[in-house]
Amino acid sequence: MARMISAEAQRPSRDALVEAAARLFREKGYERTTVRDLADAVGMQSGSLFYHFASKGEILYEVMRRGIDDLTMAVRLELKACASPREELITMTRTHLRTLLSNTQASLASLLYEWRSLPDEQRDQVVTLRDQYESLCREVISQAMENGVVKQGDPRLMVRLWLGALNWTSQWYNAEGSLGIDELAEEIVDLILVHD
Amino acid sequence: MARMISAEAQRPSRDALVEAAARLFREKGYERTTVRDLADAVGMQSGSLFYHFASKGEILYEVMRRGIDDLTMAVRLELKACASPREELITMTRTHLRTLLSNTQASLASLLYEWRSLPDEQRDQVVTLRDQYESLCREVISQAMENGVVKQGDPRLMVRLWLGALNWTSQWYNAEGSLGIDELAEEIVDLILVHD
DNA sequence: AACATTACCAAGCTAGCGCTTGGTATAATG
DNA sequence: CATTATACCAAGCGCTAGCTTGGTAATGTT
Repeated sequence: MARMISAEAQRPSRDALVEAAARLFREKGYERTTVRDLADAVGMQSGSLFYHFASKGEILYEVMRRGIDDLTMAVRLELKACASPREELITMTRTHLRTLLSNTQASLASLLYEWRSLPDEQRDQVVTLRDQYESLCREVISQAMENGVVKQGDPRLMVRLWLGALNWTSQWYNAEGSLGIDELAEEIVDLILVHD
Repeated sequence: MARMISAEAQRPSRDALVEAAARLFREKGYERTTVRDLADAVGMQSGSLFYHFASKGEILYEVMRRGIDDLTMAVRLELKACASPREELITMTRTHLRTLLSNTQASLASLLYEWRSLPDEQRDQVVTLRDQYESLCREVISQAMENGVVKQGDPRLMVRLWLGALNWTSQWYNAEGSLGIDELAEEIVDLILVHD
């Protein structure tokens, strides 16, 4: 259930570490999470982390990289099953929210708020991946615009507003509340779509 | 030019410190900014900060508090001059973006991304202020909905999507680019408004 | 059996962090 | 003029952070 999509290498304890790191980073933030916290979470000594990673920053990098990777692949996969631009838009939104807000995949949250902690060199790589994801979303939105599902305008701007609205949910969405993620996705799309 | 709105107490070096802190926190993040960085920025010894503040966390609190305070007051002020719900919406958006993206007032950025670094007790206070601001925006949006300027729906959800889209601009907006802040505000409103 | 590799532990180093303390020049007050 | 308050400096303390190092049990590999 946890790792369904990406076929990561067969390094169990390394994988577990990255997943634990993603959770801790989301809860406490990267800087406030110590290597000892990380080690405790997987039942290791703090020094042993550095057998798997050269630095704490590389752990963050790996968390982020998997975050967008998983998201991009998930959205790509779901889009294939869509018949209309409108369905594509809903699917994209739902998948994005699911990945962002799910309890099992916590990687994306770091991606949103921990840029400044990422080593310069590796940041460029993550930026590239993020840009690719944005392009993917932009295409969906462009299609929707051409078909009159979304109001005409600059797709580059629209996709950023869209992603902003979606990403901000991580600040207020409460999984214990009555509103499920899929319902939320539908309400959001309903709010923005041109009347039908 | 700097402090126009709020009549803060007459403590010049303390004020300068808070403003420098806001800038540094936005650039480097709170945790990666050291008290020595802060002291350097205002030409002090690091220990001297603690004559003005009990802890580094209190500096963050003050930065955040002023951030929402200034924003709330600025929006309230500008709204008074508005004649229509549509104008209110544009004005609110423009003022929010100006405050968020301006070079002189950097306080808001911390407000978005440094919650977890804020001491519990003071976080509650900031949350209250933030909720008040959200209420203010919600009223504007509700009015706009009733007047058919914005699509009907749950204003509580709409305001969060709206704020998410606006706040996300801090991640991609480039002041050196060709798009000015006020133009951006108008484009955003145009994209979301119901056709007129 | 001999060796090599993997995946760790136990112990600890050091740089830098937030913060304290004692002192002092300057300005305000009685 | 004496006292008190303000706004700092100089020095440094204690701790914790990320990271290193030397060793070793378990698991291949030849």
